[in-house]
Amino acid sequence: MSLRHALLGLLAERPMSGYDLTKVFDSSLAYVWSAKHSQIYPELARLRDAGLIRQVAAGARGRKEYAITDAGLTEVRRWLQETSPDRTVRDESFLRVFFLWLMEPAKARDYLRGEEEYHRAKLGRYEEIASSPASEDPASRSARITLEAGIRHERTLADWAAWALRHLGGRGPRRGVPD
Amino acid sequence: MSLRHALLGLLAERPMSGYDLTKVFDSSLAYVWSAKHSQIYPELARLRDAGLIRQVAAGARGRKEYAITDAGLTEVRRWLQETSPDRTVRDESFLRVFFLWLMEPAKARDYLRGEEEYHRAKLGRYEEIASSPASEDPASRSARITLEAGIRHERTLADWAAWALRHLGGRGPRRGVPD
DNA sequence: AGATGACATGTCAATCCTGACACGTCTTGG
DNA sequence: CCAAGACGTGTCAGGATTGACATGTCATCT
Repeated sequence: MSLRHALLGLLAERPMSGYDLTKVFDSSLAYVWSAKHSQIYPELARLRDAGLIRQVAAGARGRKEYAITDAGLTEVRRWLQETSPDRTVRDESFLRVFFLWLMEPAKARDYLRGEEEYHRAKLGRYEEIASSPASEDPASRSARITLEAGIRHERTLADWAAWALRHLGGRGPRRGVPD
Repeated sequence: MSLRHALLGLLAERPMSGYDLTKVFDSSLAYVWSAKHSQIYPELARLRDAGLIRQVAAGARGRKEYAITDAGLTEVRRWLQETSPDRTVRDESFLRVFFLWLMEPAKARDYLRGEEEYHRAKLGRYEEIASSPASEDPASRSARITLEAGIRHERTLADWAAWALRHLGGRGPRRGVPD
């Protein structure tokens, strides 16, 4: 149940509304965890009922701002320090690579080219974020460390896609070309 | 609905039973996609009813071997060539890094050390697999390309964890140390 | 002969997650 | 003034996934 803890962790930084949280999942947290508002609002209600967060403000258009409680802070720290991460992987783009041999060679190359392009573009966006001025508060520093993982990840996969393309060869397998 | 296509893709290589498929998800496909037998058996029944696979043999202990049909092969190819991968990310270990600032500094360093160790160990296992003799059939070549992504991924994350540890510094943030 | 463990298939309740539906407000630009 | 778009919260049906339960077979070792 990581969504629960993701919400607690985000609210540990500052009070936010469900709408704010939805935008965080769509932007800075998109590389790490995703959730739609239809999942977030009910979960906020459950966290509120459990006393882990509480509503601290009401704004225009029915806006409800929530803050983490002491119990919530204790719970997110317990989760961080006493449980191990779930390592389950589900990556559809790799699944497709596993089945590359089922594709027509030209389509397979198209796919890998698309992968390189995708990761190269993402890398560019991440590098831009990393090069822009950032705060030095602890949360921002953690976000920067996470972003660094994203940058290295995207660079690695873009390079890998280029390697895979060379590995496949121009027209079926070819040998003698160094990696 | 990627499980459906994962099963079709695996059965495109050779006929297998639900038990065989479960083992594949637990071993060679674990880095790419995961599924339990409780999800696999019902999905095989649905694929059979849809005519995308058919039972080709019955073995001891109620074993049922399935093979892909022409319709199934058409469907998996259609999926590969006409649809785009779902890029949704949910990585709990990164989520925890995002919240590193909530941990006691010593615990945060423990976590990153654990991450480096985990990825380094996984890298070792993948490299061992990569160095052992492999077949040259198309499916094995695709698997090798996928494995290469895994190797580079694990190496990148192990190195990143080491970098993050240095970035945090021995006792709170420290500057002037090159990356 | 009996125990152990791999082999083998299945169901089911509960939870997670998505996409669609539903409703209403505030601000800004034409 | 009004349209568009952002702001804002919520529900619900259906599919995906898990973990527990359930059942039985076959080979191997002691």
